[in-house]
Amino acid sequence: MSPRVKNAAATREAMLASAGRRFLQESYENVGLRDIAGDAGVDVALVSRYFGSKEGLFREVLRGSKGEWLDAGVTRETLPAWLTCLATRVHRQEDDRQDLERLLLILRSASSPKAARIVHDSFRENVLTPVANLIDGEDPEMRASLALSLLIGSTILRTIMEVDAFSTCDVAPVRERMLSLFKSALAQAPRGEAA
Amino acid sequence: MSPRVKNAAATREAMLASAGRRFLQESYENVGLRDIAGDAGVDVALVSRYFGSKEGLFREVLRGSKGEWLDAGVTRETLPAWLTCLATRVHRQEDDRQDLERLLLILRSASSPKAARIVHDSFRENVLTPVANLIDGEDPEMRASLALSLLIGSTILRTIMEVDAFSTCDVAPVRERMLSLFKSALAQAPRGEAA
DNA sequence: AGCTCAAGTCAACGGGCGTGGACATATAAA
DNA sequence: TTTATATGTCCACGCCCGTTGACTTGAGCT
Repeated sequence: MSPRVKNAAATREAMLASAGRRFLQESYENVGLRDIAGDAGVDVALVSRYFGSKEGLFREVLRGSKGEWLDAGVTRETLPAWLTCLATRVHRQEDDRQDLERLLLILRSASSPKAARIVHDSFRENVLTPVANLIDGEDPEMRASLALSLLIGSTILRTIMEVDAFSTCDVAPVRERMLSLFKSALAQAPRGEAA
Repeated sequence: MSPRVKNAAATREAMLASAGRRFLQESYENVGLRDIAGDAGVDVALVSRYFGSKEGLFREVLRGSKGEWLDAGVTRETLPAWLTCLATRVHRQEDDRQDLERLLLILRSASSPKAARIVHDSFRENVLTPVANLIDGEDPEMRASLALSLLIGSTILRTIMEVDAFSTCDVAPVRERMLSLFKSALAQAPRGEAA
């Protein structure tokens, strides 16, 4: 019945897009190739043809928005504010920015055996290392991990655990506390009181 | 072939135990009832018989170690140190204490649709609310969420993402920074400098 | 126009899953 | 010893999954 127009590149993009949307809302295991193909208006078999396997498709999705993290002119000084912005943003499926989507994509499938290696690598390469490279001083990876722990935790709490104790009260004080926490997490001195 | 001795209570406990072990290492979706039953040396069908369904079994596992969180004489004053201890403990599958196991159990299956509601409820009831009740002042749930974000994030980073930047350098400074972060996350004043 | 090959569809496979009903057996009562 | 019931096993069903190979059809070239 009415086979779609034949455009390999467009079809590939469509599948990549629908896959991204699906993987953003459910974990690797819980997304079926038939769902993805259905969203793209394409047959399932094309996944194997274009991406080799489900893992290949997932890997490609993660590589897709590569390098968009931290590239938007974030400096060592604006990093805490930027992290605070990410951690406290209200995200209704629509107005998400790429940065949050990327992180959520990674977190959603973090504990899926088949996707584990891909997720780990993508996290190190696209999230942890960029942040660690941005800050300087000693133990940059440790301080980056500290700050990212807070970001990851709050993201999980709000989106996955559906606990939004941050939205029930005023946003301003929450943002203030967050900012303070990120600053001291990233600071060099143990009890740093930056800015 | 050689049917096991008949002891309903013991069998139930055995299944509960092996289920707990499995769910601790893989997410809800990735653990099969046949694995659990196999570990317990029992047939799969007994899961349905004793727990009704896989969801029922999972729910029972989460209810199992109920109330062990925070009950070990943790007070408002010792809370930050306790959280620091949890967040920086080296956990080799063996020496895990119940508290960490419980949290990890929840986090592992956090993004499994079938287990979502169970996980959310268990988290609120057994983790968030106890902490919020322990601290006092205004917006206790918000401050508890802040601190738990850090704990959750660091736990995920270390166990699921397999990023242990905390272990590569000296433990002491990490613990010091953690303690400081937990304190100011739980403090009443935005820039609290407790103790 | 006719030809050709990429692009897309279709049907089926092998496998794992959770679940339920029919059957076997050890234990405890009579 | 016989009987009854809780306890455990076996088997198969139905479903969904990722993957594959054979087939069909569109687009582009000559």
